[in-house]
Amino acid sequence: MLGPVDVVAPSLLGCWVVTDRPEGQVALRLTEVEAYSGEGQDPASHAHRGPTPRAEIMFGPPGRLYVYFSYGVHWCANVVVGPEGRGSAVLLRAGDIVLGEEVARARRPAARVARDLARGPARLTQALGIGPYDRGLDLLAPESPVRLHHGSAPATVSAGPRVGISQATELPWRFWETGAPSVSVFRAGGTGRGGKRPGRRAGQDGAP
DNA sequence: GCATTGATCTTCT
DNA sequence: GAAGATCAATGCA
Repeated sequence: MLGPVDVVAPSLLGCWVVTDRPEGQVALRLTEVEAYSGEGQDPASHAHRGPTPRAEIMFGPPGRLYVYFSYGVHWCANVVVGPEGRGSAVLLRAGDIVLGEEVARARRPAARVARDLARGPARLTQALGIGPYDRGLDLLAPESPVRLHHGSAPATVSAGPRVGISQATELPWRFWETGAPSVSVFRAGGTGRGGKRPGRRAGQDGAP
């Protein structure tokens, strides 16, 4: 859990994220993550500007859960890594549901096949039932309702550019299990919609 | 299949 | 005021 974030991040692949809720237990095996450094060389990180009220969890002790609200609609989950004060974290991007699929399906009615249950950071968070009430939870504590467990490391790990950002896109800080179906939709930078989406900030001004 | 668009919070300019 | 670590519904081929 300690060390450079781009070294710790791929070591989380294959780990299990387990959530215990009244409606049931859900376990997920991580297949895709992204590293975000707080050390200043990473302008795409929320920690780049320092400990704002939103990102202050990132500067806390390692093993904590950083949850943030994205695009006014979605919640995304990160694991804080590195020592206190550094501000490095790993974004949980995708995984495979291994326990409690029925509970996850109930939370994600839009998912038509199992692969879609946790394909993408906001979907993963929703399938696990993680929300703002979980901010700052200790993922390493046995009594925590959201926990991180060691699992089987993937046979092969791939690395490539991060998705959905416009700065520091050259850093190969996205890591995924090679061949995992739950990450296939995220094509390595450039070929997909990631790189070429001009002026997508529409709406709003179209009032008659 | 693929491209477009709405939703609407946090932070910076 | 504008952009962002996004998703899902819609329209068209």
